[in-house]
Amino acid sequence: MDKTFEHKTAQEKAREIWEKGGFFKAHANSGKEPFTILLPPPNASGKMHTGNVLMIALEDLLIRWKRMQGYEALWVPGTDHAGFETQTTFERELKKEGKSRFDFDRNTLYSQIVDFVQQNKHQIENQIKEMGASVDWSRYTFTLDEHAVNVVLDTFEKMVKDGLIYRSDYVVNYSFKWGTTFSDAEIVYKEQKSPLYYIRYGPLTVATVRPESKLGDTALAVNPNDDRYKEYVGKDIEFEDVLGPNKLKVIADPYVDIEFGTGVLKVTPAHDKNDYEIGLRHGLEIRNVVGINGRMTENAGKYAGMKVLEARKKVIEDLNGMGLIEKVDEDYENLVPVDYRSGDYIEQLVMPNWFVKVEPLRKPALDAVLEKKVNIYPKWREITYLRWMENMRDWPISRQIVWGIRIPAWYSVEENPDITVTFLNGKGAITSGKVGELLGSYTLKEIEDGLQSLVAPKKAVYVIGKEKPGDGFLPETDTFDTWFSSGQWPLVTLKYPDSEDFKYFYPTSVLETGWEIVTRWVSRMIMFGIYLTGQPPFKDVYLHGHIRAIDGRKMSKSLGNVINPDDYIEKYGVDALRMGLINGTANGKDFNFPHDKILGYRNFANKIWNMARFMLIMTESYEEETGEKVPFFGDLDQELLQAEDLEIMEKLNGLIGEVDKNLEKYRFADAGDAIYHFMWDELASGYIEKVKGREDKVVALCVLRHTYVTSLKLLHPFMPFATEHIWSHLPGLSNEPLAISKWPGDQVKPKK
RNA sequence: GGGCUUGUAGCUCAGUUGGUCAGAGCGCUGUGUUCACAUCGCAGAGGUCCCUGGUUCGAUCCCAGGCAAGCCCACCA
Repeated sequence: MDKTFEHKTAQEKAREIWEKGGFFKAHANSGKEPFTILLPPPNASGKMHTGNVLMIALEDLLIRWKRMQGYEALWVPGTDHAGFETQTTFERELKKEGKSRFDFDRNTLYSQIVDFVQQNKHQIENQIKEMGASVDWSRYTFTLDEHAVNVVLDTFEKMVKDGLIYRSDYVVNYSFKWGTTFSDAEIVYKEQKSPLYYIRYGPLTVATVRPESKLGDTALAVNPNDDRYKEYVGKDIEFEDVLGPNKLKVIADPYVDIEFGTGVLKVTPAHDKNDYEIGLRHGLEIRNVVGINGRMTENAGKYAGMKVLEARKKVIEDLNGMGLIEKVDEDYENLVPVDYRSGDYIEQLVMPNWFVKVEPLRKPALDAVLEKKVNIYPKWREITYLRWMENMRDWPISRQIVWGIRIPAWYSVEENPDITVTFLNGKGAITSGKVGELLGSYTLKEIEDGLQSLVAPKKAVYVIGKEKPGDGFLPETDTFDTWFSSGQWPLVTLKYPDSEDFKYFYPTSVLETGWEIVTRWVSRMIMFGIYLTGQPPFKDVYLHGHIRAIDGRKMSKSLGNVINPDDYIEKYGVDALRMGLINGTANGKDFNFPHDKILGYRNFANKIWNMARFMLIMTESYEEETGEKVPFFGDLDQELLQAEDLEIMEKLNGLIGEVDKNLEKYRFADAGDAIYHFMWDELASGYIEKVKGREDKVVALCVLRHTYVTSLKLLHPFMPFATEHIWSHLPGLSNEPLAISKWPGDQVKPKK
């Protein structure tokens, strides 16, 4: 053995041992008690970040521990198509070539992204391997694999039959630049100075930063407790407006802030989320004045066709001309929604979207946690889940992007002539309009072949099916929200409904993931799991903390403080990085990237390496001198043990119990720390020093080997490479690798 | 505005039912190269456990209030 530990060699050798043996392939018929973890799928075209490293370290720790305990341990790897993110990345690539997604029809664009992902997919897969993740690659799943897509489509079809799916108007965050909607999670608010206009509505005055949206007003609202306006509530007011005489009802709603502006709010349900809510409460008309092309609609009368900002300017001009602007507050600062990546302005628009009726799904998923069928660790995170589930609203599941699973709906052209289609015609020019009218100039096949997107009216008639129902149909072009498919990840990976895997491994044991997706992902998986199988998809949920940068701030490209795990792997090794991160995350709280700890565990790897060297050197020289073998602990006459031998044995037994107990409670750092201190302080600094002076060397060497090898096993799930590599140097133990050796603590009983 | 979390040695943090609980790693100071390891050993310095009250025989740990920090959700038109 070399004098110093080489992490690169260890990683190479250990991986070789594991890959050759195929030890991580699980069997659905072994008779062993199953223990299952599903890897939260990283973005297929992405790169490993520190969060992924922590996730893999923790899950590998759990799965290796359970495997050694005698469970049928299954860890399913996979990757996610990451709809919007991937499409955005791809479009950035297109832009470099001077192209955009509008240069292609939907199918062509889709297959190009398929190629793009295929080219980039290996990176993350290799990185997962490099991490030493003991996953079962034979069950590798990509969210767009055929069987995965089929599960999702079947679920959707069932939900349609069960009346859980409907189409409705919805205020979406729409980017004209990207031509798609954004989820709330993708929006940030930017502070900016916007002039606040005080506009007269007859006897009342309203303050707004968006005068053009007044064209879509369908009421005025005041707070029910506002004494100034009591007399108007419930009455119509008539006044001169930019489009001629106008009439609006005054309603009372507690949403209205008495203090803001004049205390009177103009309600524009089509272009503001809150106004939309008010509209629902009071049954107001939704008057759409901005179209998905970013221009004013016919409802805007003489402003129709203008871009939003143009229209705003013109409306202000006209209002001024009519003397309807009371004053302008130029110093007003407000928050405007922008795309969190590009910073582009987001418009709120009402569009027909697909929805999941959440109520029937929500309650059982809430109860599952309340009734402890699903346990969330750490406990204090549970409230996030409970509160979300208590207040969950219907879930819009359609996204206006190409990259994803297409909603399997088909529209008969004959029955729905009002469908708006956008397509590339035979000459490659973008053409848009109502399909009923376009069919005069184009064949349906032309439209279908060049189809980019389609907007069906809310009341459109549709057929659900994986295959096109026949001639005369156009496909829905919206895709599912990524969470709709990843929410079925446990069903998809285990091949629901009738595979051996599903029967054996469902429900899974523990879901390990970051806390930030409790609401988006965990909640959906529980809902789908119960809906389809009657059982939640996992028993425990462990939520790890976020890793912040070394400076204590969130990692972000703009701050330039992003940590690339590869640098640490290169310098200190995978084991040190894993152990450092595990030890940083004590109880699921966020933590700063623990640079010093990683260094410390690199040293630790070297320490245990040298302990092995010492042991081997001593044993060898003893055996050469005396010509007799040092016996294994089981063969040793226990009468020969000295006080210090009994003491170290007792401490070792204590350690085993402590490790199991802490891991059982997901207290990873406590377990790791205990092993670290036992090996370094008790074994290396304590016992080994005594061995050097022992008369009965054979007894001491025997005890040393036993305690060392046992603690090596305990350490293996934490630092798999170093321990496996050292193990391979220890003669006479067993021919099997450490990874599948027997755990020192309790073994699980076989499944009946 | 609603919620969660944190405030312990120079730094990053442990401290699991209130009584050797004042700790670890790194850093720092001094020191050591005889047969595992300088990615090491030995010795050492250091803290009003955020502040103020309360409960208790006793509180870093429980309660109330305050101060400070981070994050999540909602987003005053």
